[in-house]
Amino acid sequence: MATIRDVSRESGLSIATVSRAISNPEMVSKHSLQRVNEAIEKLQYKPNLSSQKFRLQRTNTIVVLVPNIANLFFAQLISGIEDVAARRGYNVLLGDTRDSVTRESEFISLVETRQADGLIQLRPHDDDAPLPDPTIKAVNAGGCAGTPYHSVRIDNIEAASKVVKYLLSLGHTRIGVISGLSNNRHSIDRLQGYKQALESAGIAYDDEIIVEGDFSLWSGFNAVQHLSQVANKPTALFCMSDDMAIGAIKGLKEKGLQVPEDISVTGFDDIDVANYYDPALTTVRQPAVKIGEKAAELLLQMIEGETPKVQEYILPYELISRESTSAPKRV
Amino acid sequence: MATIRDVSRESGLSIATVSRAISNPEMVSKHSLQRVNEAIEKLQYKPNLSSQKFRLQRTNTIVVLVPNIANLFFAQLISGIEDVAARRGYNVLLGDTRDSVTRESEFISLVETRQADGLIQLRPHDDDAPLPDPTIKAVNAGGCAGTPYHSVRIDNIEAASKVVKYLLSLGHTRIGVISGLSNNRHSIDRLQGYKQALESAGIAYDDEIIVEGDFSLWSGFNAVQHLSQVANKPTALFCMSDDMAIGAIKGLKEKGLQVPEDISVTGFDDIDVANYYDPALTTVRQPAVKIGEKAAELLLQMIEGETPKVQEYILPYELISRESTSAPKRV
DNA sequence: GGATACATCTCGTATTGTGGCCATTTATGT
DNA sequence: ACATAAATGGCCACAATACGAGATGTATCC
Repeated sequence: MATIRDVSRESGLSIATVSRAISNPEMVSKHSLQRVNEAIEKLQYKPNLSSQKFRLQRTNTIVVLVPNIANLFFAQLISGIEDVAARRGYNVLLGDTRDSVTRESEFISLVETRQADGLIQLRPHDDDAPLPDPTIKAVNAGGCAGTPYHSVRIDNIEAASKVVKYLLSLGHTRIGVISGLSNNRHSIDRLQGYKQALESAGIAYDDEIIVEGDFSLWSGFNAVQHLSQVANKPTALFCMSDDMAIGAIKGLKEKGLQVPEDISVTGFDDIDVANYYDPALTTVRQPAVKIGEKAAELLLQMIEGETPKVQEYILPYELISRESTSAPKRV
Repeated sequence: MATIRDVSRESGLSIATVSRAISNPEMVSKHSLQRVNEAIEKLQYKPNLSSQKFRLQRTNTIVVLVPNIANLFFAQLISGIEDVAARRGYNVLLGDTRDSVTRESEFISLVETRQADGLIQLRPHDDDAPLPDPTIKAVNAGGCAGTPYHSVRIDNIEAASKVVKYLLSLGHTRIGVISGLSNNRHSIDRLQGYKQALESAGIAYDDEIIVEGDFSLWSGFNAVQHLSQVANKPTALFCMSDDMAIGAIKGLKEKGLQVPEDISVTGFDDIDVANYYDPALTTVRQPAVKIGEKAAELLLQMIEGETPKVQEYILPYELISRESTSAPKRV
């Protein structure tokens, strides 16, 4: 493989000139530039950027820690991150952590060992998990309140509260929940929003109709099996992800219940398929791509030496009312 | 940031010994090892792997070119790739190409500039597009027949043919198609399978009931608007992706048609939601994760100097019959 | 006991490809 | 001819590893 030395020899110019011809062509005479280009062409020379990075102590790479890539919400976040990163000349190194702390710290060490300039964490912050070293440039995207470093997100508590208030406004008074894993901050925050909404309506909280899922289709489907054994059944279901809402509706249909006629169901995230499901999901639209973009911009700012004034960026969400909700049946 | 030099000074040992203490501790006396470890601890030293990569001319990174990350099928492929790569100590650099040739060649240049050891292409090979330089280690995953480099995939022609034959066996004789973009090899191969199946049943091909989509939910929805204007309407619909099948079913339902009673619909890929849609989709299951795993194994083999004997790995697919298909209505 | 052989441990130096610094040479304009 | 600007080249640094050589310690033999 040709090196800059070979180009130098071939063109009869010094290494320094060749280097300049590549990175700062305006500092080199037209004549030399042409000679260099000819030599590069002839030798099929490609600068070794691995060496360049090392020399300049910059990697132009950011790491994105994804709990599970096969989740459309994350995929959209990544899409936003990728877009901004690419435009600014950065590469995105993907870290599919599978919710494993070990794998996560392996990826964090990529930044520590200077193979990457910073990282974006897509998992909500968890006090138990290893906090990225404060010297590491990190941004949390799509997480929750209380993240002890820079973050871009929506107000989960308020959004959850808004969905539940919407169900209340339709006339529902017994509203079940399919939550995410109970130690996940998303679950905690959204459950808090749920409780707030109930409280403001003077309805007592009943954990009998709160079922724990894991954000997946299957867990939503499974959750309704539990709920169907409850004596006083809910007339509406607040699901903490669209996937679980879809799984739940499927399960309800198999039990012969109609959505929304017999029971209303709401989702969370507004992934693409939410609008194409039957019934189309009432859900909270998270501006996933925008969150990703903003997080990437923030991180690149930090990498380039600026200190963002604001630590927490709260982006607007939107309640999308579609077909999966209606007033409860008269008893 | 501490370097090996600082550790050397702190421990009173040479740089060489420190280096060995880290990478080959068994070659160093216990006493020295301890001194080195103490110094590392004290200085919070982390080896600069960027330098290491440069020195060893190995990056331990592979690039994955994804046409669109927000597509579950690709996400699953990536998941398989990530898994194998991580186990073998490789990182995955994500290249979301958005079907842009420019962006794609930018990512290919990561390999050329030795920032990555090889690449996995998830887009079906296209003779017009820039073929990765033959010196570049590349594997195609989930592509089509006729890929001029190593590839791992299913037999698209046969799979499509099998789906259509299944529809024929149910009694359908007028089978519409919602294809992907017409210049996409997946579309071409699967359409060929479709034609083969028709031919073997002695049914004439009619391009009036072939509608071009782009694999997305929306395009499936949109396609049925076109099909509804055809005089002799199909009784079954072969869709080249699950997303399009879901979009199509949604569109059909809005037109007051029932699936499968009025019209059967099949998908392709078997993404998670296929089983949770209503009706659950009859579809072709591609072993996405396995394809990703095999592709990664193949690429790592090549990177590590071996030459795989076989150029094309054809993995088994599976026809999954669910609720979206049935015999046509008696006329 | 002393010499020799051998193993263990350690070190210095060269090497990797590139860009920055600074000095030097060449070109340009007055 | 001279001052100034533009273009160029030489050398070194970057952080790590590989290699071979040197130093030290231990066992074995006569």
